Amino acid sequence: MALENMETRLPGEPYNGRKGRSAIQNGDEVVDSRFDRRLAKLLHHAAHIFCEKGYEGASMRDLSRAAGMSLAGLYHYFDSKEDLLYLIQKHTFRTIIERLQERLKDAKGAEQRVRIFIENHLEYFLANKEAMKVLTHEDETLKNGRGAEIRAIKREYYKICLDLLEDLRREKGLQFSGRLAVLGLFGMINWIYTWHNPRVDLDAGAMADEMSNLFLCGVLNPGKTKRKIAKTNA
Amino acid sequence: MALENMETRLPGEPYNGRKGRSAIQNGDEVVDSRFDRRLAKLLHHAAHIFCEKGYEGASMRDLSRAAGMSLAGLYHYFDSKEDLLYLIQKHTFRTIIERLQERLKDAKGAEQRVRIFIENHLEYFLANKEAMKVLTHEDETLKNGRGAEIRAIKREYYKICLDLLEDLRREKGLQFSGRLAVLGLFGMINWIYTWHNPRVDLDAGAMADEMSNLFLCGVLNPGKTKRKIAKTNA
DNA sequence: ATATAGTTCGAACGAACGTTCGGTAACCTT
DNA sequence: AAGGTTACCGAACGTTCGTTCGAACTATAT
Repeated sequence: MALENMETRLPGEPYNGRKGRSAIQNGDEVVDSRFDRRLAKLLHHAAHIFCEKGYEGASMRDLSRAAGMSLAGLYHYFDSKEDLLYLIQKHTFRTIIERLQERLKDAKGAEQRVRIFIENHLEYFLANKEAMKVLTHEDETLKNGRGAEIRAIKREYYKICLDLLEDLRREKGLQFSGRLAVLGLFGMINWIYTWHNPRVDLDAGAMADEMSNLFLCGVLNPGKTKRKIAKTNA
Repeated sequence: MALENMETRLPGEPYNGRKGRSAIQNGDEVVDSRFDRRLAKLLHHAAHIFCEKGYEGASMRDLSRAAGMSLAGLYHYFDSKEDLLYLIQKHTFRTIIERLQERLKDAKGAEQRVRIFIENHLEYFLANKEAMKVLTHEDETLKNGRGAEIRAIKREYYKICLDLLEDLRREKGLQFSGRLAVLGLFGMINWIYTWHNPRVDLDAGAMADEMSNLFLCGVLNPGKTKRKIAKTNA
């Protein structure tokens, strides 16, 4: 509860606080430097390794092998292994929220908005399975400052979903526990990383439809959907 | 795919294949020896540690501290850290399936049987949160023989649930994907370990009711329940 | 060409890891 | 009381871990 471990990096500090000149303001446009592009690739490799072996089970030597870079060289791009996980989680979470808000802008009707939430989540989820697994599977790994920051983003995302569901409840005059509904829904869609197989399962759009119907109507009143045609594969 | 790593212990071998004399056949009754009782306590402590720090993050020294036993002494009761995880997962899984089959014996009606599945899972889940978190969170950790055995039990459990749901579908003439329904349901109820707080959330019975209604009826047609009165706490 | 900043590396550090070994104490049977 | 099995421990083994340090290489700007 009291001051446990001081962080060497301020929690608000962006990707490249210390070294390399990162995103340079160039006129009106933000341009990625060499440093940023290399870091992004490292984060991608790291997500792959963390996904495969878990954060604790993965070693920096595994990453150096996967990235084709020396062990010491890695530390030019981040402060520590913990920082690496933090960067992956933060970027992933921020991106999914950003895309969601973009899509929600021009959407009317509470049910439609809930469906958009689910579709956005699943689409990003299935397109970035490794990073999303790291985000959900390692969600208690980070401690102190970095952990608190990620947990705050998570609460923000939770709150967005809760508000959507309570709008739906109000609009249709329903009765259900918002908390239970949100967490039940999150369970359904976050659990997917444990079983989804692109060769046998549906694609993101179709899966979003099915999950939405299951969540909204249950199994006893299936498929009252007026949705686009979903392509089935394999 | 080929012979990767030979296991020192045969996969079928029970708890105490090598050392100590375990469960002695005594007349008609099976009696736990000192060895078995001590091992059970160690498994409990280990589940606590694995739950808290994750399998890879937890050290045998952590366990020896928690169990009040020397590091070397632990190895009198199991072969390795991996074996320890295997024993926890196997015992937890076997117990939950055993209880389920007991309860399903005298249950009629497909819907009622699905509700029993959910209630059994949640009840055991919330009464053994730590072991169940280890079971679900570390479900890809074990490799080779031990991993294959646990995965086989998992498939068995999956199959039971799938059959229940397909009975329901047949009985009520519904249309839904069995696979998606099972995995959606598992997602809902397994995800609970990430958020359930006994001080603010419902108890197992009430939660099972809510989850059953959510799964069966969705949020749009809530609570068509003819269930026993659920006690609400705090 | 020279200076400066940005990148990369080999080698090594101390700490922590899972496991083993030989021995000692406790227990049970006779 | 003796003998044999079971339970437990201190100390150490060899390995791997995350991280650091100083030097070397490369690109850019003057």
